[in-house]
Amino acid sequence: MEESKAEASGARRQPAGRKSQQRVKDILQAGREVFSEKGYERATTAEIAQRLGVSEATVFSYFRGKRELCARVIADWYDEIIAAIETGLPRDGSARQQFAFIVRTHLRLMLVHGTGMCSLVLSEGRAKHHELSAELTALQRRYTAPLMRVLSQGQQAGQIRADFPLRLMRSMVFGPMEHVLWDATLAHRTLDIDGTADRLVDVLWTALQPPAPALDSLTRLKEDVSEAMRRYDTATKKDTHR
Amino acid sequence: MEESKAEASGARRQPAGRKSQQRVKDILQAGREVFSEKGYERATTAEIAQRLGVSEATVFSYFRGKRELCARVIADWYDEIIAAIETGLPRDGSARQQFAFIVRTHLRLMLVHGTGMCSLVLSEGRAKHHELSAELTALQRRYTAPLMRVLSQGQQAGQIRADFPLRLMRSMVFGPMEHVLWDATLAHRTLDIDGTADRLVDVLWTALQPPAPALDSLTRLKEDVSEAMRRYDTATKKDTHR
Amino acid sequence: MEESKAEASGARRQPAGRKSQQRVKDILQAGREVFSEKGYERATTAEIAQRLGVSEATVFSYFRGKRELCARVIADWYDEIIAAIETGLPRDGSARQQFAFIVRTHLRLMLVHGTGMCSLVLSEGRAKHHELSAELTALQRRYTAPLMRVLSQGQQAGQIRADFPLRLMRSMVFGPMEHVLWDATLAHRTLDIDGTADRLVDVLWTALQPPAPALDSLTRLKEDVSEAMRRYDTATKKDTHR
Amino acid sequence: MEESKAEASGARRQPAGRKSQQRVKDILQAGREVFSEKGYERATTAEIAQRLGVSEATVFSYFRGKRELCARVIADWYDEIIAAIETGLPRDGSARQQFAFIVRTHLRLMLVHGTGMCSLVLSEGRAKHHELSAELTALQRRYTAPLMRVLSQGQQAGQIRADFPLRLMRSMVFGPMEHVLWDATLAHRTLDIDGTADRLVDVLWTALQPPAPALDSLTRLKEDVSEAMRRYDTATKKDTHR
DNA sequence: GATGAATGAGATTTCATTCAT
DNA sequence: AATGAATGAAATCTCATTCAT
Repeated sequence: MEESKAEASGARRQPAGRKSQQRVKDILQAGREVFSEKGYERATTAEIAQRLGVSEATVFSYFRGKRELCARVIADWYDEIIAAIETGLPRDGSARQQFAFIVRTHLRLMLVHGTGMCSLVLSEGRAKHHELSAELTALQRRYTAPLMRVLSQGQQAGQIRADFPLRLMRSMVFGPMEHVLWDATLAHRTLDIDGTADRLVDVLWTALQPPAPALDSLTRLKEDVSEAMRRYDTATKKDTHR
Repeated sequence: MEESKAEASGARRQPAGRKSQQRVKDILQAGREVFSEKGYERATTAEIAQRLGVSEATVFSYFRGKRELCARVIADWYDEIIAAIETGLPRDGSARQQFAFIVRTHLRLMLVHGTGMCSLVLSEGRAKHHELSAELTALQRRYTAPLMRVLSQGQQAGQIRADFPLRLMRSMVFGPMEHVLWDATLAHRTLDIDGTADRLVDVLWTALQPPAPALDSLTRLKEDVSEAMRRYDTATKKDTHR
Repeated sequence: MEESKAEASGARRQPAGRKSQQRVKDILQAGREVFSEKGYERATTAEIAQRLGVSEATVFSYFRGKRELCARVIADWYDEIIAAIETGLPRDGSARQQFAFIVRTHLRLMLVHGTGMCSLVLSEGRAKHHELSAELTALQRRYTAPLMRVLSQGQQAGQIRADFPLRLMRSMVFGPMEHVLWDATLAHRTLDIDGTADRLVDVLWTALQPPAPALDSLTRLKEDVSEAMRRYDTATKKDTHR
Repeated sequence: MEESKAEASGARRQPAGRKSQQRVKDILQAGREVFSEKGYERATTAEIAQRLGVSEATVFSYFRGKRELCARVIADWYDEIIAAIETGLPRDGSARQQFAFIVRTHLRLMLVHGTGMCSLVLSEGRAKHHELSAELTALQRRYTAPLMRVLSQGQQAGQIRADFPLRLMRSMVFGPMEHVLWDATLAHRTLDIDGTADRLVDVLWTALQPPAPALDSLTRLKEDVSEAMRRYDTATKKDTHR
């Protein structure tokens, strides 16, 4: 995945060698730092070069320009998150487990890279950078795809309310996460990621569920099930005693 | 309110006359437009002046610089929203009504001014503007105060779950709103404000309510069982197909 | 004429004032010098500014960029030559006189401004500068129009051979002039403009004439005419003696 | 001939091997293409190397720098034309035949290599390249030598007018050729080389011949008289119209 | 002998800001 | 009070050229 992108990039000189690939990585790393700290406009190629201890010209011989470097930085960040989600997603787990995994992973990865990347994506995504916006849109689709899938399947299984646009649900999920990160960054406070993730999952899952059915039919169900269990236990004990 | 800020601001020359006050307003208006359209960095003093049909120098005789002008623009925007909320809040209404009012008003005002102002605040708020950040923090506190009050009172009245940090609840409310706006802007689609507000209020209010304990755990039980059944069915089917 | 162009130019700030117009002229003058000495590529905005004793930024506030400045320089040069030709052309003179005027004037003006402008026009005209080439083509048409007119009329009057493409004739006229200038410049020798012009006109006019009619019919003509003259003289003398 | 130049050039490393000589040729070929397409300044060493599929560094190990490479490219071009002229010149033919050969051959060779080389020579020849200008001047002398010889011999044989500086005659010959090429290039039209050459030879040869004195003055006389008549007619007509 | 990699030295261009009038 | 004019400082980007491998 990394390699294919490296070739796709419009570096002035094709970075074939091993050393070259390392340079590309280094520059991307420095770029990610600077862009996410300063935002696209305030970031300067000079600073990116300086952090690496190379000349600006070096940066420009690996990337066509600031714009393209930033595009690659963003794309890589997306790729990482997408890969992490797609790799780790417990496909055999319950819908709730999958949902929880997505939320937790997002929150973690976003925090690892700071809110900088997040805001970078949002800010730069908004402007009309012709070359960029096409790619970004595609990435954003892949990026939210796992959540959308889980939500959609949940709807079909009746676990998630169907009287609600998916698009709005997505905002209900990503919105709070981003806001929580902003909040933490602005207030210079460290975030209890897992605790926050758990709470968010808890409350969001509840919110997304279909309106509760009547209490008594549930109670009846519970009683039926627990009676079934008890009978099963009884039977089992007998077996055990044998 | 306007006056107090005028004094606080570092206008170079005394904004005594009536005409002067109008100039200040005009510049702030033009500034708001340009800053929210372009963002802080991409906005230029030249364009702000040009939209007003005055010279750049004029802008600089009313404001110490671009930075300060932007600060005032942001502050005014906050003031307006805060005023709108505080004025219109149905203090005698139910907690849910107050909550609904806050959400709806926010969504409306944010959309009226475009997401530009919103993103401007977020982006510029993040950077370390020594002079600015103090003011901004204060504004943000006043800005979210009404919501915080409603939530807090709701908790005391038992209408809102108490096992949840207020700060997180705030993110649960503001986060989706901002995300919805971003989404609409990015996708170039017009937003059904009131419909969206209603749905958000509906689902958020439900989510923030204290769980009816019995109901909650029952629901959870039912869900677990039915998911178990489904998995069993799936497994069985696979076997059947063999 | 100068004024209309000044308005048409894309200066960043509209140069309304008198001082501004002078600056525009100054910059154009400096630009003409530098561009014609160094050619487009080797000329730098820094040098243009430096010769005027202003900062580079000043140049850029009167012209959108190097490209545009150069376009204006070229356009002005063309305008001057065109104006000089059109103003001074002896429209009531013989075809040969008009031809001579055009050649002499061109040679003079080209030399006054050095071959730099000439080569600038040729070199830069060749490349595909979208914005420029349209204008340049139009200018070049106006520039060669007087000569073409004279040649065309000469053909109709039978003074200039008609079995020869006009386009090629134009090359026959302008080609040697440019070459002579190159030659002089390269050899660092001062040119005897008027002598050269006379000689060129002489030989070119001969070359462009229709192939000579038979010698004897001309001789017969001469004899007829001279006899007519003689008769006239005789008659006149009689009158004089009265 | 090739070898003598190879030694004269400042190749960094000894171009001893056969392979090396091929490299030099390849680079010169690529250089000629790029320089003539783009001109000296806009040509880049990167592109020259790229067209050959070698690294820039390779180019620099065969030539001291861009400047020197360009000098060699120009020198080679001159050499080719000079050789073609000197080889093919019909020394036993008439003066007119020799003249025609020179014109035709020049036109052909110039067109073969595009006007690029031609303009390259002119543009770059003008600037003050200390190292280059000496060589170039010598080349230019050899380049025009055949024509000069023919003209000079023609003068002595009475076939070409002697009342005319040779230098100017040279401009009369080369000037139109270059102009015709420019014209064709600028107008993106393909040139009928042989037709144009024939016409040029025709008209130029006539022009360069010594005036048949009687014929010449007679022609002039006739012309003057007929023009006088025409003017009279015109004047009369005006009167008539009143 | 060839080259991958790096870079110094510019060039163009932008823009907030100042100041005399 | 308003502004025309000027500019310092910086940012992006280009390219010929060098050198270790």
